[in-house]
Amino acid sequence: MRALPQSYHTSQFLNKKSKQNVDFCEEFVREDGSATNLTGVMVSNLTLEDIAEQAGVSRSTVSRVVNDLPNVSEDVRRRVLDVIQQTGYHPNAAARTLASQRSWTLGLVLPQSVFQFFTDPYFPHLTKGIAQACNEHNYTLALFLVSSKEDEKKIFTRVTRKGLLDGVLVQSGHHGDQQIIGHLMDADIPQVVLGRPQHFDNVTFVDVDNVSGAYNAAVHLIRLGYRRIATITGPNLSAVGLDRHAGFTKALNDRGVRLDEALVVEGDFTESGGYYAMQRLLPARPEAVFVASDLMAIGAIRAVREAGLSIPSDIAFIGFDDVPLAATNDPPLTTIRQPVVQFGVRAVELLMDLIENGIHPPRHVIMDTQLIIRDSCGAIRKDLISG
Amino acid sequence: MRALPQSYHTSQFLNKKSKQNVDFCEEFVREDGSATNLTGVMVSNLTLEDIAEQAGVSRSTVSRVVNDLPNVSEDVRRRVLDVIQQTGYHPNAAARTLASQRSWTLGLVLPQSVFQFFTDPYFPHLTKGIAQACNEHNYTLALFLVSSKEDEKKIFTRVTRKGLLDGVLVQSGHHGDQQIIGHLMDADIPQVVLGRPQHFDNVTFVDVDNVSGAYNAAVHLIRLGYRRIATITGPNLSAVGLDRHAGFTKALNDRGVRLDEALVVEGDFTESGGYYAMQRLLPARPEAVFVASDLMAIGAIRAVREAGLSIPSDIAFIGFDDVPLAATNDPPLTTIRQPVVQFGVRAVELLMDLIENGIHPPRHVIMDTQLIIRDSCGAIRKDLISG
DNA sequence: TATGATTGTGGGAGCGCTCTCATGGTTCAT
DNA sequence: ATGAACCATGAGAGCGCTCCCACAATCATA
Repeated sequence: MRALPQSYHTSQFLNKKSKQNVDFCEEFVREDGSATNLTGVMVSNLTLEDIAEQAGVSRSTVSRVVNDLPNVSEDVRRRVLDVIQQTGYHPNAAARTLASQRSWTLGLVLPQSVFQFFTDPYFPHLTKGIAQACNEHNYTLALFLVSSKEDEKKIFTRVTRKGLLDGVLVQSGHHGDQQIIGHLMDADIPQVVLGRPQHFDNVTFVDVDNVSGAYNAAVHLIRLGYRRIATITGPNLSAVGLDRHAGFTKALNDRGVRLDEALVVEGDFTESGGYYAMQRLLPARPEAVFVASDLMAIGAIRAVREAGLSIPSDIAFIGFDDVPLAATNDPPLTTIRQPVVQFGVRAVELLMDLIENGIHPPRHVIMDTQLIIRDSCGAIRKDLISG
Repeated sequence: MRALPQSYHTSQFLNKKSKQNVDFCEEFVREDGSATNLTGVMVSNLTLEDIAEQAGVSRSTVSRVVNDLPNVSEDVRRRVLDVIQQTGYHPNAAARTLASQRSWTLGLVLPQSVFQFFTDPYFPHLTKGIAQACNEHNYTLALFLVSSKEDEKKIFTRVTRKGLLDGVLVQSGHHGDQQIIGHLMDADIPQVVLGRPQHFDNVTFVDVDNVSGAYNAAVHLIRLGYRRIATITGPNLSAVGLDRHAGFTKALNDRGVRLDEALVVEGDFTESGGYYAMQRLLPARPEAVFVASDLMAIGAIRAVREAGLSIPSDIAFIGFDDVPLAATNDPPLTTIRQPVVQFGVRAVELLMDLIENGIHPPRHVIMDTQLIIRDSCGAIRKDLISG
């Protein structure tokens, strides 16, 4: 067995710095410009000026080299670069931000209504896409997860503060959860909303075409011959929930399929939400269910199994999102794929454009979804029968 | 059906700002101090000085009010506060950071080896805990997801830059993925490592007791009477993987249970990794399997089901993490619970202490795990038999 | 050779705060 | 009455950059 470090046990706590300690730790500056400050933290206080002096040039020239600007002769550039290398100089981000009025930092705000289902694979996935896009363009990403009403206040003031963020991505959440958008407009901070916002149309947003996605899902079920088609919707307070519900309803209307009100149940985008919604749905004996998220679909399937029924032979399912779990679920889940990563990338690009080129009439970008046919809808069985 | 906004279709793209546009947008300053700059973005350029003037006091006094410092008379404080309210003044974060040498921002770095399984519910969960702790202490959280080697370089320079972060949380990743820790030490930036780092013992870290957690899991299986006990480990390149493997091995040794090498397979912490690992394990006919993560356990169970066997009667399972899915899995997963949120909170607290009180000998905090008994281990069945 | 454009370099004025120190007024024990 | 201590306030010097402008040196053009 691999040896563990000696200190491999809890609570090796040490002295908080005592008064005496502070008295003892006088400021002490070394020749190389580094210093030990009063708190005892070593700081390499190198500035542009220090580098300039050591390279025998001016501050301005060093700045040009650091920022890779033209009008610096090759040998000077090389000399400065050498000094920077040797000293391990890093330009100070705050000073740069203050002088240039650009922080190269974007904020991502997830409202309280999203906090609870942040563990839905959709969000980490989205975050990945956004983070990747930020890296590509040399932006830093600041994450604001609103976990409570108190958080919200703090976060609002932090986000609207000048000099911290160049722009903000706001996840559209529930109905009552969108003041942040207004706050940002008041503070004139560039923003892009992720998902259609409900109370603002004068703001740029990116969304997937939830209506047509749901529409296609429902049509798919109708084509497969199902007639008693149910849906577990997202929260009626959210735009996503409403749009997917709308698309579903429209498909049934367009195809002349009767929509029984008992076949519509509201979920909350959680696994257990899907489970309980399905339990309420079971007495109505649906043949097929369109569930507004994969995670809820997984919960719903659990409920069906518990009732001793099987999928898709007794009840067919189609989800929404195409999270990684959908493919490996038992049975593999037919679903509507969202271009999650592309979605994040597009949002970041729009935001960057807003930052660089200033205000323009708000843009609304809607991205397409894709029907992914797997086993849970019974398409394969039906194919065998009809083909 | 709910009416959709008129603009509800794809690609309403608008003019990139033309040359003409730029010429037209001359600088224009209003009386209230706000201005429309060349890029057309409205900026409320209010400064401390502006507020001071309007309130008839000095910059210093306004600063005291804003920062809630003592030595300001009540009526002056009120007057300043009024002006701030009316004007919607927000102090500039960059200026404050530059002057005070504190950014009130923490970084969270997830190395490349973690990027791929960032969608494992463990990480969003951890992120939530960290974000919450940051909010509580009025810190902003910057997220650095390393998605490629090129990203890594960019992120390293960004993270080690002074004036952006007061401190950094680094997720311990694979063996070859820990240079960032060294970089941060070189740059003298306070850091706390999440999980035991492999190449540094002079750094503060928080970890869960993976060894004893795995030990307890294995002991549980032994107590239930299983003897052919297999394990799907985490990557041998990671400390978590090694520690959980170590604890497992130790338990078997301590209890005199023979460990067949054919019963040890390396996984990669993904669902499909668990699936393939289990397929390799099946021919060795294990009675029970300890899987180093819940997500892998879910994959492994899928493989067992596909082979026509059932859980726990044919093969018993125990996972690690206790992600939300574990409880709702079919069958519900017996697992080792990590105090994820508490873990994040503790890490943030340690980091804050490091920032405020300066360097001290590194601390190593190890948190306890908890065995959560559900159905997949067969404990219930065994109880019926033996009880 | 005179003239202007172009390039490399340095100087200086901020960016909007914090923080130390000076100042004058008040309170209170001696 | 005297000075020590304590407040409330303001002035000023940075924090470490960027960016504009001045200037000299070089180059192309007439």
